[in-house]
Amino acid sequence: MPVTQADVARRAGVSQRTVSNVVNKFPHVSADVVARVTEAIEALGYTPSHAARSLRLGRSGLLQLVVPELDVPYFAELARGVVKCAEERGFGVMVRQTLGDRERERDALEGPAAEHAEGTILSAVGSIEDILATGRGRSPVVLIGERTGMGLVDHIGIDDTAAAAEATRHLVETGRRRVAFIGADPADSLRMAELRLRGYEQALTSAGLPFDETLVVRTRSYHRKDGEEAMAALLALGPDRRPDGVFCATDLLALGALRTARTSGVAVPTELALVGFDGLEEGEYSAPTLSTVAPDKAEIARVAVETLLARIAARAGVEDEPPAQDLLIAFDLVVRESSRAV
Amino acid sequence: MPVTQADVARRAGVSQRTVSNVVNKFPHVSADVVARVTEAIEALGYTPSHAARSLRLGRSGLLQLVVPELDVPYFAELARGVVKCAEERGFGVMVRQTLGDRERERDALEGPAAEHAEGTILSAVGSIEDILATGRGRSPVVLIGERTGMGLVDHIGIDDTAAAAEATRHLVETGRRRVAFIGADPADSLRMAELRLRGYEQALTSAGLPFDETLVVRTRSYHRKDGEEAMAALLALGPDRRPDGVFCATDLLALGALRTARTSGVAVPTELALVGFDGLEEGEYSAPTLSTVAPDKAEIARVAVETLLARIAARAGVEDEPPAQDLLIAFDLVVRESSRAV
DNA sequence: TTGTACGCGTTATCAT
DNA sequence: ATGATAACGCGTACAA
Repeated sequence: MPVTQADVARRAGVSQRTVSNVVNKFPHVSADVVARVTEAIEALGYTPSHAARSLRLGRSGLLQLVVPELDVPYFAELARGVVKCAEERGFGVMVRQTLGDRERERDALEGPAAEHAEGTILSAVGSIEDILATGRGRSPVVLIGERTGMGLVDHIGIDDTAAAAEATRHLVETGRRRVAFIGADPADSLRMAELRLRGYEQALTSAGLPFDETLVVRTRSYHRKDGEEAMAALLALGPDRRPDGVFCATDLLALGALRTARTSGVAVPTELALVGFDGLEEGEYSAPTLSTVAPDKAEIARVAVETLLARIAARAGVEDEPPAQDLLIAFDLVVRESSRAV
Repeated sequence: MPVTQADVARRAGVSQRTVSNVVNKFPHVSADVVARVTEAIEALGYTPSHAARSLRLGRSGLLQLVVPELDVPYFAELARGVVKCAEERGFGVMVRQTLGDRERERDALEGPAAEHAEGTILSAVGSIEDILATGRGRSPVVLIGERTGMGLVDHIGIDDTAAAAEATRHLVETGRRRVAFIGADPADSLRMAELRLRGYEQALTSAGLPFDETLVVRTRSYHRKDGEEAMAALLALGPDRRPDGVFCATDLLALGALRTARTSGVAVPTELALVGFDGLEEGEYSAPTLSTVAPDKAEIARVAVETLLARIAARAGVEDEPPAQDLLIAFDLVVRESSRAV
């Protein structure tokens, strides 16, 4: 059923080797042979077999992108950038979704897919030290996000702690004195926003403000609903113990918090200032618009793809591999209505 | 470098055939042989070669998902569902992004990737009659969204016209008399929201209201910014010619329109009612919350994957293929604050 | 129950 | 410049 190079060769009256040469644009082929072969390809509707080519070449032309949830805007933007950048370089992208499940993360790195793809870009939620440790000889992995590569694998991210500190400092500088944090996570579970929590604490301390545990709300996840509930918990502290500013570890959390503020009749930013993290477009359209720490997501994606491709190339060559890198990408504190000075 | 079945066989003291049997869980293998082979696999770190297997089997285990933009929430949700469902059935998903470019759509369907994947789920923006027409013998395609398959390929979607009519009727029933439409598109370009515009028009006519061309704003695309600009254009019509209700072809357009209303001091829903389309979670959190036509997106994704898999199976078998189907999925009109009766 | 041998469609080496 | 031929790693018909 499928038409092969041999079929094309027969019709064009040449050998299969010549067809391969034409397909791969080998330089030394006479013009009329090219024409005959091209005609035969058209006529027969020949398409190269990706499987055969990968088997022969040992390269699949595929990268793997592993994220928790594709429909979380931050990951969606990341995916956009990765797919775009990979396509420009002639690579396809297999997307996998872990739904926050460590087992799925493991499978993505150790299962057959990891071998099928030439490399993996992973936005991990769980701790992965063990996985990476066993990963010797596997196809290369580039980490994106908060989890660092610990010298084992390349990592692309921003300085989460510095960014969180800057956001918190901004809240303090606009006159807030009781600044809360939403987004840390229950003790022994995923330590998602650990670095951001640390930055928050540092900024507070630098400003001579107390670090108040009651103002740190741990959430199971980073969705709008979690922010909504966390904010409700903060408001339940009562008028005098309530925060007058909140730094949220993600924009989605902040948008949820914003909703609770609205439904509770708490005015933003006059009674309560809010800053998120991620730089989502949604925050430009919320009411009030949302202040946020905006990482250069397109750049993160671009650098991740390039780093992965570089490592693939290095591994293909005989040269010994360069050591794993931690690359920091720029971010911006974007001040909007939700944290204007009062 | 890569370890093959032959390597494993040598170490386990069996033939390659036996290794293959163990890997594929062939029923009739003695227990101790299984143990020896398994041990050898572990020790050597053997991983099956996906390339060799696809070549041999003629199946890659990959589906292709083609969408305009991964970070548009509607497509992100679709991608989530497709990837989830495909994974459950043992298929990987290659994601491609057309960025609205017809050339890229064509390439996704006719390029090598189309052959690599066993089938394609396509959310097309351009007209694709020509592409589908030439697609005889290619791997199967399932269409998602507004563009129908015209009997050539399977199509999964909702009844866009009925849904748009229901949304418009709802606006009329809450007392709006000048109902506008945002989202049609410039004449000869993509006819993105054609069906939804038709439903809008039908509902107006049924209600005995005039179809006023000045209340139809055509947008280049379906993003927040387009909605923002379109709404500004509507408000510029002046106090007496302005609409008192707007049906937007997507939620993103509606959220943009909402922003313009807010910055222009137009009260929603009292002065202006708004209904979107897509059922995005973002609309549950906007201020005011957004009424919307919500298709069952998870179901669309699920049915799309199943339909594609069924067609792949049918094509593999000798049976002649069943005719292409148009499958309609349920939708819901979700009324929220933006269109409450005044 | 297991071993032998062949072919899937390509690319690449060796000749010519 | 092009033709014959050998791998690439795996699944399976056939044989034992």
